[in-house]
Amino acid sequence: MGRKRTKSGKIRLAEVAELAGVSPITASRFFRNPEALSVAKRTRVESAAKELGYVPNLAARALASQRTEVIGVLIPSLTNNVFSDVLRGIYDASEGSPYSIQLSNTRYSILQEEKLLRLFLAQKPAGLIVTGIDQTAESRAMLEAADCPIVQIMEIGPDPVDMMIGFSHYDAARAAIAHLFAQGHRKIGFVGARMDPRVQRRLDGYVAAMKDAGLFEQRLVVTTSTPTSVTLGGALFTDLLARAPGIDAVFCANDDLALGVLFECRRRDIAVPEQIAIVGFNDLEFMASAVPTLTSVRTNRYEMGRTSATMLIDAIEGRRPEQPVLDLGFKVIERQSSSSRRADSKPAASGTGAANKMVALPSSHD
Amino acid sequence: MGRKRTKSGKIRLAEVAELAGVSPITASRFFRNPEALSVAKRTRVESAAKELGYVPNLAARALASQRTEVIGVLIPSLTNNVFSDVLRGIYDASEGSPYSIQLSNTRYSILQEEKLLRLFLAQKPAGLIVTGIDQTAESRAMLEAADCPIVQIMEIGPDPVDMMIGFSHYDAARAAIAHLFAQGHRKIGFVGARMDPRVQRRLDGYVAAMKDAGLFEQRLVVTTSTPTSVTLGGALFTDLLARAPGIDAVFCANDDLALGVLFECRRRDIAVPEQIAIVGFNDLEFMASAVPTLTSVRTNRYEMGRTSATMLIDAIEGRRPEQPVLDLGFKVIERQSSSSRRADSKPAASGTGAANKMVALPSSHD
DNA sequence: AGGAACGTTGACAGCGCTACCAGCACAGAC
DNA sequence: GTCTGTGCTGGTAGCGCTGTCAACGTTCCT
Repeated sequence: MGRKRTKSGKIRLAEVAELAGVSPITASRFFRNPEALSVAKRTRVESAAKELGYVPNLAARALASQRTEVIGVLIPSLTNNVFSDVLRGIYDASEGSPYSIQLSNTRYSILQEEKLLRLFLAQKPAGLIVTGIDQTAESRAMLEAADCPIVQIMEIGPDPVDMMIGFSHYDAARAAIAHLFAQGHRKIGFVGARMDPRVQRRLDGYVAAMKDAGLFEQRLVVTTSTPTSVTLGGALFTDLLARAPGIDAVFCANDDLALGVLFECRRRDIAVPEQIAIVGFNDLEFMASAVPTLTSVRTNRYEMGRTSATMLIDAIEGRRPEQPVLDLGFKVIERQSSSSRRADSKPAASGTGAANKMVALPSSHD
Repeated sequence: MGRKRTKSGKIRLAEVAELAGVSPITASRFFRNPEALSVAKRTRVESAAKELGYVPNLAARALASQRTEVIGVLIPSLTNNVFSDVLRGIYDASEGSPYSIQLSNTRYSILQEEKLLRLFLAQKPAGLIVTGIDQTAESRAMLEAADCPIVQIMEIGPDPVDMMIGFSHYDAARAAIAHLFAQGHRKIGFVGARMDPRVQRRLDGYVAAMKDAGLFEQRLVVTTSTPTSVTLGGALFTDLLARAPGIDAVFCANDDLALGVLFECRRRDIAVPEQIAIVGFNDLEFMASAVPTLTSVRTNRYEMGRTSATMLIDAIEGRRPEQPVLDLGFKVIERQSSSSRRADSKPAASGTGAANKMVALPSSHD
């Protein structure tokens, strides 16, 4: 045996075919579409492959077939907890499929995104997952010309390139503010960092809600383009207090900021929620554990990642979804930090697609 | 022009060569080793490539050259903040290099790791980054037989497969306990979750330090194999209080647990640090922002990722490091939660390799 | 002047796999 | 009995690139 192994000592398809007593092409078919073989040959090839420990050479396959089994994923950040949940969903969904994930970080730059897109597309990926709906015109054109399925994640918009899965950050922010209104709060500040397009839309939702109630004032809004952090939450809140001393609530564009605000309140002996209510965004795990527990807008990040990869793989394999745009909704999780009744964890408003699409976050975070 | 483009409309190397008036092999060399060409041909090929917008076909290259430009990365978790920092470092270091990162999640299972390793190795990666030093015998054998550079990250041990970069979790835990001793604490509890090998070694360090001082008691240790979380920190601390009511300090195996303990203290009106001191591990960003600020053991996660990828790429390209094992050290960051003097943020003990190797964490977390 | 040494270039032959098409056997329709 | 269709199988011919080695021209030495 092994008389004509490749130099690297690897077993090739030809060896498997020889052992199984079939032609190489038949063996090849076994790995791509076993049903096309007669049962007899199928079992022969199967056992031959197992006996030799055959592993297909993906480079050769890609070259010959003119396509790859790579799913490209473009996300703006690796640090942000939000994306690590999404990623976990994507990786989980890709497991057991032949597709492998190729991840790249756009660092919140749509120019960087365009560059990476060009790179990805040149390698003919099987599918693509991109973040958000704010691509450059050039990127947009490339995406539309790409001959592979594409999913846009994190938010939904009117004009999907192909498929889209997310929720309305605008509506979610409005729901958070509506919740605060319902609790009797009127002077509600906004604290935001990074100000990427999705945070911007949360701000837009906040502004609209406040304007509708005739309560909007520019000085209630404090933002920065700096990356978010807990410490930054405290600093922005300090700014906000200086600009608008009379506020009775703060809506934070994410949970890290909210935790920073909570700590800053503690430092200043401001009672939460009696003097100032706090609402965060994303509902990270620690929000339910803080003292007081912190209200937040729950978003289905893991589910978003998982579903996007599942939809993408289905589309790659020809099973197009009946609905290309999926709204995963959100849910305002009311906790002590914004409850005038000091009740713990009672659900309030839910987002559009939410009511029945709402799924539990996975209990095991590994 | 374009009279013999490939069906897919892609530009091939041959077209570039033709336009430049050189042979394909010369054009090929331009992309791999430009110095080998005369300046005249170099510029000719360069402008031809640019004019045609040529992008090399990686599958063909991989097939012909019998190697890939893929760096495999095996980490146990995508959720854990610790790994997202490491990953960011790895991705940052790989940027601008021809190597692309192929990430896989072992889910803290060494059997899963073995399976993934087999998969990776079959594709002949350019290099490999694996987490920790606790591989199965089979994995170990595969790693040793692999003909590519390998870096083990997160910790250091006596017997590297190839290169190794990390720090001693055992020493770091001992340093944390020494710090608590110095502050006058004696009855120090240990709270740990997940209990992966690195957490286990932190526990070992704690036990050794306590035994050396004649203070060890089994009931001071509360652990679980459950994945870590802030909420879990509170729950484990509650257990600890029930088992050992008289404790005056808690060493937490990570910062999430420490935050949970802090919140639980708040809930129970236990004064920190007056009644109970708290020390965490990793020094995540929020530790400096909590009230009171939380002492932690700083570890150089981003640096670890970045350096490991840099070392790996250097090794791939034939530049072997003079020292294959790199101890990145640690540093106990003393803050209010463990300071009898209630001082803020004064450095205490540093780990072995730390003193001069210590580098600042990147200020911009994006 | 001859030749060695060097730097540069190109021809050839695959890398391992799959697309394409042809061929064969057999079943059912007429 | 012929024809068409279906299911399975195999041969041929690349996919686009690079390893190897030989050949070329030039320079520098003896």
